[in-house]
Amino acid sequence: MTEAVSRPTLEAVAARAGVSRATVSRVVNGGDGVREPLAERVRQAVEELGYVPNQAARSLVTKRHDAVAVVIAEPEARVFADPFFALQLRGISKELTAHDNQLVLLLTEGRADHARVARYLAGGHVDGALVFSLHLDDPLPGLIRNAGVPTVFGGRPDWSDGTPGPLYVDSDNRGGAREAVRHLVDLGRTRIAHITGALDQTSAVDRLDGYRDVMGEADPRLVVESDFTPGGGERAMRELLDRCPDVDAVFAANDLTALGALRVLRERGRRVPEDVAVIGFDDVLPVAEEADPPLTTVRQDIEEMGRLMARLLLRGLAGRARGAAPADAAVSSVVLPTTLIRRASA
Amino acid sequence: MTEAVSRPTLEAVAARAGVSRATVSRVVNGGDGVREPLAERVRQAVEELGYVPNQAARSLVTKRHDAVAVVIAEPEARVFADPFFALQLRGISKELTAHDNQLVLLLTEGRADHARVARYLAGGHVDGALVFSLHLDDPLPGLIRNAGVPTVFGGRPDWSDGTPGPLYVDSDNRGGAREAVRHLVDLGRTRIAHITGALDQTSAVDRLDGYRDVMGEADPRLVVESDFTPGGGERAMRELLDRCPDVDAVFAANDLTALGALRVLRERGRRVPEDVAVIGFDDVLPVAEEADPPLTTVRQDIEEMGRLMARLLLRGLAGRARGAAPADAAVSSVVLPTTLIRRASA
DNA sequence: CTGAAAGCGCTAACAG
DNA sequence: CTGTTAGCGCTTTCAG
Repeated sequence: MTEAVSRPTLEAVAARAGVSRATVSRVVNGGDGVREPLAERVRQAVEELGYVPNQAARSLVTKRHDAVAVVIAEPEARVFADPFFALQLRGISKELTAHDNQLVLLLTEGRADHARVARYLAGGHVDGALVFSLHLDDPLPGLIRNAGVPTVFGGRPDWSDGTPGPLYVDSDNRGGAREAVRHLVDLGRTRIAHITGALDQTSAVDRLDGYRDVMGEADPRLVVESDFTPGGGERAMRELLDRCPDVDAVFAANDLTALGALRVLRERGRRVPEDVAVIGFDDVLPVAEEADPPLTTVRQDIEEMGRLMARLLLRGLAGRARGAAPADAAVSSVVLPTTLIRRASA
Repeated sequence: MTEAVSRPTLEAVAARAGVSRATVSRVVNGGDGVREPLAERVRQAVEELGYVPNQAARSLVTKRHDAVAVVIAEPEARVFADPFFALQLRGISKELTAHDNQLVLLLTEGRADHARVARYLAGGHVDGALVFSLHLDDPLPGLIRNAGVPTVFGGRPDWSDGTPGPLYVDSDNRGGAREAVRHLVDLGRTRIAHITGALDQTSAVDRLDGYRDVMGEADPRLVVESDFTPGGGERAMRELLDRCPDVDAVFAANDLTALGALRVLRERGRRVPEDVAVIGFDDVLPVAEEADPPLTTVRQDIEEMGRLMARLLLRGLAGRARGAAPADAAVSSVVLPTTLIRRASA
């Protein structure tokens, strides 16, 4: 625990440079309107004194914080079971950093924390929020909307009431699912099953829709509901094999689910991909790559999603600062494309 | 992007309650020294107006921020390849939240970001920092020390110069490694190899030391250097099998490495654990659990590490606030115990 | 183009 | 116990 030293103030810099505080302030904030001989003197003084502006003082007058909250609601162990979260944060962090914004992380462990988060957001500590809304029935998005903070969601939120659509960034879950299933069809498979994700998340619903887009109503016994976990994948696969022993392909809602399915398939002596082809979703490493056999899967660019969320928010904030209409035409939700990654399992 | 509304100030609350700003301030900050009839009136006014203190204004005068920076240097893909990071953050977040502190996340992508982080820390935006120092030659810890911010490290930093030891929280890497290797010995194995982690990280060095503690100098060919990745594990395992075909056990520096080793073993037709027993380190899920066979491994309590780091820092800050000596006796580094988790691979 | 002056919202002596 | 009074360090009109 080192000793804290008091930092030099604007005043000190001004004194050293022989100018007024106002001039130093101008130079520090971009330096327009200060002529060259002076500006340079000021920069020098700043350098020599190691001056760093006091953000609190600045915020007090500007009412801006150059800080964005990232809210992650994660009752789900899932959020921590794959590196989603980390990649997303990395993308967000890069974009925020590039625009000199700080990232304030708000993790919630259930309802008890919701009030705290809402209060914090409403308290005007940050300029905006990036929110990951995992569940359809999650009250958090509503609370946040009430807090009146500019917000961008990660993953399409289920905003069932008639309010104007919130801003969000999502992967093309439906399109990706279609591509996966089509690939299985192209492989000549005819009994193609789907193990769904937790259907209280839009991503799971969208992937199921994508499956149905190409399979039509097919045999309903080929669809079994699960929960995005390896254990869930195992249970679902067992059920599937019991119900439809003739299944020859499985599109799993994510890689972890596929992992569980692979295990059951192996245990029941079905060869992959010869007897049953398997496709996952996410391309989470090292899971997909190290699976046996390595998993064919639908990749989404997680980091890019994070980056875009931040970009959208920042752009919106800038627009609003310039007095643009709240629903600025320059910002709108984004759906990112997915890519089918072919490995050995299908 | 909803509209921002200007929040009520202390002044407004004071007016409504018919008292002075000072009184409101007292009530809001714990309420000592305000008699009951008044205090209640103030609380009421706060409630009715939905008053939330302006943190910037408060910081400006108190010079405290109730915010802690978490610095994660991650040139390593590794940091994102396993959920370490997420669990650690969760532990930190829980502890910080319990003490009404905010978590400011600083991710770095290499040298270029170091200056930025140092500047931010030196700028006095946060009360302290939690730093994950991954590499022995990392200049970041030094920079941070210069910034003069109270800091706790995650993982024992390699502070080779003679400075008084920094505060840190770490797992008992050496003890855990010893336990793993002893287990292999107890299994009757005699040709026990070690695939190391990246030896520029103290955790890798400590695990190697633990291995040596029980194996003595053994056959040096049984130790092969690697890098904590599955690919590295594969290469190392191949080399090992070529050098010492009689190897009958492998202690891998982490689970990902073990995964690579398992793959090569399978490919070369060695049965696990019959021919070669394998132990990993970390117990990262789902990797360890879903491996084939499920991995026996040394578990460390990652989340607890995070929690402890935060606790140590906060305690130190509180101590210093009360005017305690910088190196308060109440805070000192902590090394957490590990547990051997037995599954099928050894 | 530059300086002087007026606060931003809050806490912390200091009186009363 | 409560109110008055100074600022914390910075930006921002407004004059010059």
